[in-house]
Amino acid sequence: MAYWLMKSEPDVNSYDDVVARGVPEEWHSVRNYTARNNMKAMQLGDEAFFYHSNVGKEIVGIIKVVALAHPDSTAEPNEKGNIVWECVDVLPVKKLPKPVTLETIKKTPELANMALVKLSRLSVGPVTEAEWKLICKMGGL
DNA sequence: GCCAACGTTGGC
DNA sequence: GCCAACGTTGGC
Repeated sequence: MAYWLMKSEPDVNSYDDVVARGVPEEWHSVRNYTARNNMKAMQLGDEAFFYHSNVGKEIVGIIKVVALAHPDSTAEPNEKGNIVWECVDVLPVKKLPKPVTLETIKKTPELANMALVKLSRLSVGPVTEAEWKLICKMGGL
């Protein structure tokens, strides 16, 4: 069981949008190899924080992996006819009663080294168990 | 295989 | 809107 953090721009796809649809959805359109590799490493039942980038800049909820990495339906095949971009499918688990902002994370010594902070451009990154538990607690769970 | 130029992400 | 950080591309 591993923990992750996945970013989405709320203008495009917010946590509430995902909850409202209520069905598993592809985490598509990731076009970065590191982020893709992280998704390929995900196992069924792994959980991830849902982070709102640009607008909000906070962790707002938890989602879980319900389908292993598979070809991204929005990706075009390359010149060899291969689709190199993959994604997992996710479902919402629960909303954080109190969103945890990036500002708070940066101010919390135990969280200041998170991939979210250190690799700010990475849209799908790992979260350690200690980080996970602390953020859940800070989020009111 | 190196590296400069360019593009993109995302915080500020 | 700017810029830092990083990824990608392409010339050599």
